[in-house]
Amino acid sequence: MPTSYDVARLAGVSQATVSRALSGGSVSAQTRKKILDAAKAVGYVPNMGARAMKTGRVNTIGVVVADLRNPFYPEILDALTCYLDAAGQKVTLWNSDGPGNDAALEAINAGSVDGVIFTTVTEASAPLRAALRRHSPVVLINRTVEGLGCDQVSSDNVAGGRAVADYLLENDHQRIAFIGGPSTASTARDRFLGFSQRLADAGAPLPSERVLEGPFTHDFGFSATTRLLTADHPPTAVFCSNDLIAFGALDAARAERAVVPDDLWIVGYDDIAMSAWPAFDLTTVHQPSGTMAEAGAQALLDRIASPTAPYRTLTFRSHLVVRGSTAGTAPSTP
Amino acid sequence: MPTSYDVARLAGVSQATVSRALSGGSVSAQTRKKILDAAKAVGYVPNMGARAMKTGRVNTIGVVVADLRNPFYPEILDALTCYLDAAGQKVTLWNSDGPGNDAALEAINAGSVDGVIFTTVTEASAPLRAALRRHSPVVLINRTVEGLGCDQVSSDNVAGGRAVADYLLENDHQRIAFIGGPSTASTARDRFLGFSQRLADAGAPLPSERVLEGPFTHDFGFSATTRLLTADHPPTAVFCSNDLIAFGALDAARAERAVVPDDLWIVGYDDIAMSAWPAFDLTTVHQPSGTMAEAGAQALLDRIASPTAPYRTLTFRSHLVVRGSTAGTAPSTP
DNA sequence: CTGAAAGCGCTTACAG
DNA sequence: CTGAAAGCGCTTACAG
Repeated sequence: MPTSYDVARLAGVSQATVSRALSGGSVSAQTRKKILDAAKAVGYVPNMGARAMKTGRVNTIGVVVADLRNPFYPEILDALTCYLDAAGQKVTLWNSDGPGNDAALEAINAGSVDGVIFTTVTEASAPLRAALRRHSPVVLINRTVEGLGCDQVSSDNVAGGRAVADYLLENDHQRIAFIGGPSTASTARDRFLGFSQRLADAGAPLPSERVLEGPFTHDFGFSATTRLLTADHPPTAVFCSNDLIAFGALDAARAERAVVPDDLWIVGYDDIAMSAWPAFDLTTVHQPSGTMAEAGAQALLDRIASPTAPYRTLTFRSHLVVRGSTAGTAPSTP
Repeated sequence: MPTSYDVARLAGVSQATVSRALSGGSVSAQTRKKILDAAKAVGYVPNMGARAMKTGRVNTIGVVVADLRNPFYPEILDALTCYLDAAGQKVTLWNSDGPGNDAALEAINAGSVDGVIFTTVTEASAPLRAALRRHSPVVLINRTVEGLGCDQVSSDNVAGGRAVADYLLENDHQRIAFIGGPSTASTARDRFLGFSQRLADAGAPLPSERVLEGPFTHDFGFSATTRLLTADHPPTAVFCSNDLIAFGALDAARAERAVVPDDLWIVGYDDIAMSAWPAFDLTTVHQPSGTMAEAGAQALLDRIASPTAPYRTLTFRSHLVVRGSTAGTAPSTP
């Protein structure tokens, strides 16, 4: 690869002037032209590693996702890469549950990335706490950790769960079930919390045999719903804590010859694009995943610029989207 | 961030010895221990940018994807990140149709990545050709470019299309349609090629009004199928050049009250995980996406190690998976 | 506006 | 086995 010295020689100037011309320093118009021509002629591109050593910035953001097979994450990742790309940042991707998180944190120390966005944090690991103590730029999107000293972006999962409870109550459901993701995920916990509390407040608490917890997958939605429908008093409505589980529930209902929504109402969470497909036509809680991703990306860029600024918690509003997997009118208190 | 000098001071050795101890050079056991202890004490992690300047390697691979909303790509990306992670490589992601490709190529010149994997190439851009002339490490996965001088990994899309034609012919379909992705994609072209040639060979060429081309989306599958079903002589079978289009076709068939498979057979391509869900139960052509991704990743690592080795073309076998969206027996020549 | 020089944090021959 | 020194390719005060 050609270096700035090669360009300097060809343009008949010093290497320092080449650097200035290419990184926006003050250079005379004709010198700049000579340099740009020479750079193009030799195919020069500044070496980012060398630049980073001086500037201390690599213009690269780390993103940690788990479970790309849940379409919710590709949607987040899509928004994230587009936004960061437009901001002139590269994106380094880690795909992992658990320990891979720490690799991303270490990459901050190694100067491979300027900061990290976590989309699926489950708890504050020791390395994460250490990184925050050091004011390493870290942002949590989607899942959050209560009281953790860093910027966090999510939607109001408690209110979302509550809205579903209100909706089912207003439509006179008596036997209601909940199929939830793992309680290690704050999203699953919060949705359950809002949902179950509102039901309890209304004097119709969820019996434990109608609360099933498992992974955020179609498989689990299918098996859990099959179990519910083949029990003695099958529910008339089930709230699934994400859309993937709800799709599994829909498939299970069909397999058990339960008509949706006549025999069983099914509600999901996330409103991923597929939910609107006729094959599912799923009533679900919409959260603004793209907006959340962008807000998180911007929060990280801000954090990198001001490592010791007070940290912020952004909570976006969510709302119920009523479709064919339920038959009721929309809730009166939206 | 602490540097190797900080560690050296604490351990009472020279900076050079620290570097040796941490990058596998020969150091006495007790010196190594002192150094590792000191490194841990100050939280030292070698700076990757500085290391890269000496070694010329950043241990980072660029991956270019487009259309993360097609679950096929997250499946590829998942396999890719897991494989490269295990190989000690970071992954830099570009998400773009078209021009973003060139950013990835430039990143090779800038020393930000050691090589690039393209998953959705449509043609050989001038920068791509220039990069290959320079022996920049580049691998094409999934979509290919005929005759391009680089490693390419795909599955046999022509044979896949042919297998679908055989299957439909053996089950006596007379009116057959094809809904294809954009002809800029080699996959769409090859699947159509194998399919249409085999039909023509059998004396039943596809009439042009039953060949529809558009994007690889559910929307397009839906609208195209609606058009086909509301025409004068609706087809009895439709081959969609990916699963997403086929899902749209299934939804359209239901909307038009055409029973699948009694009135209409639908066949997809890719065999993404969702195809097996009861909601779709789609007959489709399986391609080993995970294996292809791993082969492509390894090919790139090999290429980086040997930039001027002869380039290789890997073509994996595909096979028809018969499910409920068709009713026939599996083809006699698998 | 331009150039000479220092330094970012490593690795790696080269001596000892 | 260990240390002194050079150099990877930039950016950026500091002079002029």
